[in-house]
Amino acid sequence: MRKRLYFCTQNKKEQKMARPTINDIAKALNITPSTVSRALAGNTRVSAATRELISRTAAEMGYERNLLASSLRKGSTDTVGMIVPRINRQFFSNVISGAEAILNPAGYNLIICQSHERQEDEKRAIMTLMRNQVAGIIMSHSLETTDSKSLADITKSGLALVQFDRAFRDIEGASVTNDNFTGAYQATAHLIKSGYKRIGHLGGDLLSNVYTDRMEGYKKALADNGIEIDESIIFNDSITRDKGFYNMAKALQAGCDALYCSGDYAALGVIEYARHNNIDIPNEFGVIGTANENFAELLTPALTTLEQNAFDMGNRAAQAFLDIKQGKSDAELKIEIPMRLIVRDSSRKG
Amino acid sequence: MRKRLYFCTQNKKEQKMARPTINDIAKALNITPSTVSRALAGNTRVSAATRELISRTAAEMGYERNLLASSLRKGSTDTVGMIVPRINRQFFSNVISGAEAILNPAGYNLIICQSHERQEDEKRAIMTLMRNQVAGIIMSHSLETTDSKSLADITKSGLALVQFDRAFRDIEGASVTNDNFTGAYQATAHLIKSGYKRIGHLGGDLLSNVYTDRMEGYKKALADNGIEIDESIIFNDSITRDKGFYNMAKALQAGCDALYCSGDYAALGVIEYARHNNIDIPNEFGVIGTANENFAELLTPALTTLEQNAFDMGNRAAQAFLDIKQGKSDAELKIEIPMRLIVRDSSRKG
DNA sequence: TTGTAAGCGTTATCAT
DNA sequence: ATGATAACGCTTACAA
Repeated sequence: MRKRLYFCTQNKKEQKMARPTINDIAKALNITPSTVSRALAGNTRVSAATRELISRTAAEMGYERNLLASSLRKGSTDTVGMIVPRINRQFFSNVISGAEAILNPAGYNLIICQSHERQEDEKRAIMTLMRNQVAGIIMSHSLETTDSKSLADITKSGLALVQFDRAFRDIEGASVTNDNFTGAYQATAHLIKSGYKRIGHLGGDLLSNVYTDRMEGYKKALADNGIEIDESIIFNDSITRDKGFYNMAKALQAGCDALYCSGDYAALGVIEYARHNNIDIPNEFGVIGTANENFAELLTPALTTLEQNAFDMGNRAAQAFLDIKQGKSDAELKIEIPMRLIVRDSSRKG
Repeated sequence: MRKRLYFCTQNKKEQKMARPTINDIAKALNITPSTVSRALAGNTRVSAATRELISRTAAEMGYERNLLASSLRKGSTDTVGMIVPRINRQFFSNVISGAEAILNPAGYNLIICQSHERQEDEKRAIMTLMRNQVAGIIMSHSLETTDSKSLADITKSGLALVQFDRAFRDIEGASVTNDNFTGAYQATAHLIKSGYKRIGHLGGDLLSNVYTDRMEGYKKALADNGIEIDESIIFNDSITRDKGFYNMAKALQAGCDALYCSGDYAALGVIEYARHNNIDIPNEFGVIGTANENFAELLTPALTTLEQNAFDMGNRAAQAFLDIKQGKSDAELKIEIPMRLIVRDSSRKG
């Protein structure tokens, strides 16, 4: 009593009261902490009356359960870690939103880390998450990450792992990817049908499943239409705006009249090069991107592109995590989402 | 010994060993947990030899400190909570990156929540973060949040609070905002100098400091140039693309020949309306946005806009958090960042 | 229905 | 320089 009084008459700085614990509630009501704990957990083995009393007092005292203590004791947290290359890309931030939309209602919350496309940062992120005892990790690996070793450590230590978009195939655990092969196939086939004759490809780093699959889809579409594959008009580079601009010049030199690009930023570079050189898109030259970034429809001409299903992918990745927790086997959890071709002006030949 | 052997010869499912603790390390080396703890903490009062031995053994055993236990004991975490309305807006995700760039090197990591512009979600996020015992909260409140009550709870419970962009002025703690008043002033003055005669304003919700300040800046620029303020051409609405389109029609009816918009999406709507109605921007009509979204420079015509300093704002918000931890007084931590007008085609009159 | 007591993995305060 | 011990706030057998 004395102590409490003292405590409440401190000067302004100390007036911020320490957070009340279940012990404080117990003392205030002359019961034991265990009863309080049970009541607050909604346990049935507490009389309705005391349960009501306890939760009222808890609210009055401004009690908030200390998740640190709770999780330590229970040996598990309700936190899921998410690692993305960059948070400021539409695609990744929408995947995050999609995952959150499933996980929050399920009682989990998300801690998000960026790898900045660097393996070093990615490793650090994994360690951080593991130290924070997350219940699982949902991630898309950095482009710098070429071996799956650090990902293997995750499952080895018993954590649920869900890979999305970029996924190592030799890793146990769930994965949710786009059907990049079929998407690229459709895009390329569309260019062929539109009447373009010499169709090149701006691809990304071939160490990633995403870009190899798209290149394969591109090649298959050509092959199925009896067009010979010409490696000299396949440009595997980073798919930035600058590189798009740069490689468009080379594609023109090589006689291309269309490009399927593995990213909208590269396609943007292509369009800008064409604009600077008075090349008419789509009449003289056709271009298709990938991702449906928010600017794609705003360009002149509007960019034909492949929808990357970001929000849906987040949904499914989160659901896969929940499924793992339910004990579903990994084998059932290799998910592929179809991509949708959004036809706009940049590929509509005269 | 027997137990351990048993443990290591389980079948595949159970082979995932429980994480080693400092007790395991201590047992393995025949020393006490306290020494291990001290050594791993880099405490000097452990002989260099044992310290070396311990850290090697820890690495070998794959030890990772349990942050739950550590934080519980220490009474504080190295986690900072961040609440943003939406993660998939360039502005907010760049603020997050900016904050991360300061906090990670300082040994903190971030847990990010979205309010989806809803007060309900925001309250839940605050509770979640407090339950997770974060060291502080960096946030920009939702548009739905009109009273500062739940924010006051944060500081009241002793947590460091940094508001950014949207900030209640009556709240103790730090804040980092743009100088919206001066920014809007500059934008409007630029339109006047460019020769536009009847300049309207598409503003946002006046319950937010951001939009009131911009409107005031707009008004002051008119007043300083001897132009009468006409409330009938000030449209305070949500600053979406659709509303921009819609209000552009009204602005034209009211005889406007230019608009300063409190957001790039609204300005986009304006441009689209003009395009549909064959109105020549910038010759017949001038438009300026706010935020410098990534599409702004890509539009035709390219959009003049105000740079919102997202990354820098994140940097400063994080630094303000660290300053609070260092005991700096709140009074020094009310920061305003100047906005820069980026002049592009949409405001360059013939 | 409620109380007792042990323990989750650390760290801090004593000793030695 | 190292060890013994208590405590952080919570949950959960087990007992009553």
